[in-house]
Amino acid sequence: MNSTSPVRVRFAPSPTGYLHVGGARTALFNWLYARHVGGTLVLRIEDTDLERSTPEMVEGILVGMRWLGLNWDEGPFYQTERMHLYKAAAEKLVENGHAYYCFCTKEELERRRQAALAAGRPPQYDETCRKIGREEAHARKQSGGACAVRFAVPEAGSTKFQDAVFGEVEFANPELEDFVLLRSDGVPTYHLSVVVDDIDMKITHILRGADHISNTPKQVILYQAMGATLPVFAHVPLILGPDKTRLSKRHGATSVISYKDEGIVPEAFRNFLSLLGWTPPEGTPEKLGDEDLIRLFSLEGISHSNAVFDRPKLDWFNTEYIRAYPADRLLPLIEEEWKKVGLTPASHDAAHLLATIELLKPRARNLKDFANSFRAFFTDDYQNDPAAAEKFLKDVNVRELLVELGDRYAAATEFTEAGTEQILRDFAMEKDVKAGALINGARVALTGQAVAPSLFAVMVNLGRERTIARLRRAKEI
RNA sequence: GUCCCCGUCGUCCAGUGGCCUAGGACACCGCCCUUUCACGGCGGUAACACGGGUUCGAAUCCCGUCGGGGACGCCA
Repeated sequence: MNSTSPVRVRFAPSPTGYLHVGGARTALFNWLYARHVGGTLVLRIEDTDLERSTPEMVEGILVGMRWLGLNWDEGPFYQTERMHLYKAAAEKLVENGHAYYCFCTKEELERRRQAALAAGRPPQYDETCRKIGREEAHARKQSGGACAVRFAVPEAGSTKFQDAVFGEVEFANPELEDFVLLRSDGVPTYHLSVVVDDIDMKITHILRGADHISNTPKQVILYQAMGATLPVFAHVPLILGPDKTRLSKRHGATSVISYKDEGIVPEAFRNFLSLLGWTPPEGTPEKLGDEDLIRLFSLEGISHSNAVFDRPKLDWFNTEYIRAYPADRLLPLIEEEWKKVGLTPASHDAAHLLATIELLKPRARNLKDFANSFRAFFTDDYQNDPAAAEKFLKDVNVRELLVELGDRYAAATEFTEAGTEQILRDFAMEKDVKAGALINGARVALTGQAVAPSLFAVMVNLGRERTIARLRRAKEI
């Protein structure tokens, strides 16, 4: 898909934290929209918070986006490398009379804010410096007075904008305070830098979290003061934790990479995330691959209310995707899991490995299963699950019979699913025990688990040698 | 406190005045399949926040109440 559409969107994270679920969803929606309309996705790093931004966080965000498969067309651009643009814009605004120098100190401001709060007044800037005359302000600045630049918000009237998801939103101007454009150290604040950059980068659509909705009027008046045309705003409802409060570290606001670490497949995560705040047209199934998502995505489908992050549903998507993935696509992901737990597969025969994965994947819920509960399929270095042994191997008689069964297999002429089953059933008949008891016991003896694929498929997969060896060891379990 | 947004099953949504005795998905509970566990099949529990209007008719429109969320920084 080439960039034939004039649509330009951006993802503009602040590297003061990891790429968390909310940020990832915003990135995903921007990506989906850009790809849907054949537009351009710009990546911009909003690192104007010099104290809290770090290169590690930038890297973390990029890693997260790559894991999610969200590629961008331009950038990453760093705001700290574009300081001159913001400074120039601020000066121009002062010249125009849209902004003024503010000499109030941080401490003073904080004191007044507390006083206002205590008196039950809105904690807004009291506009002390707005009253200073132009000449005086310049003189004070000239003589070395540290000052910030504030925007002079119109005293009356209101500011409204059309939001692509919420419709018309209006704020009374007196509700808006004279916000800071440039700090006294010359570094721009968020409001200035986003607007300057969005104008400069010709952004046509701004899709971002609904927590920005009350910032929007300030930015709208900035656009107007700069004589630029407004982009389309589309505010996306927020993602909440299970307790319906804002997603916190406790329930998922950690880095999206933690989901990779937990064995979630990126496509499952993407599908799950896309449905948090967006719905495809009626009648479409919920399991949607990238192509479907891109084809179906629209601003109209974005919902108005906040969504709760529902982990069980993510897990469901994960099993769906693992089951649908071909084994060769799963193998590299599984190898990463093996590495994490120090598992070296006994066999390096690729065909056998793939066949084993194929056998196992219908009952995998997570990539980690291949390194944990399915461990016995890949290595002889595994532990028996005590609960499984307790359940199916408690009976000494069964354990002894399993050893004997091992001998039968050693003597057998062929080793196929049908053959192994026949031998076991004949053996059970001969010993007058239920075949089920031997089957269940053998499963534990062979896999260390109470849960596994069909026993005879397991035997064939393990091979005659291993099957016999593990059966003969049944007595010691 | 002020402003903004939102309010359908436990969760994500469908629903834009009659098709709704409200539909789907996840979760949950039964039953079937079965050597275990999944899968699959069948069935079930479960919601229009409340109160007023408007209308022949309201989940859908209006008002209020309540509830939830967000924003009020020289953070983004």
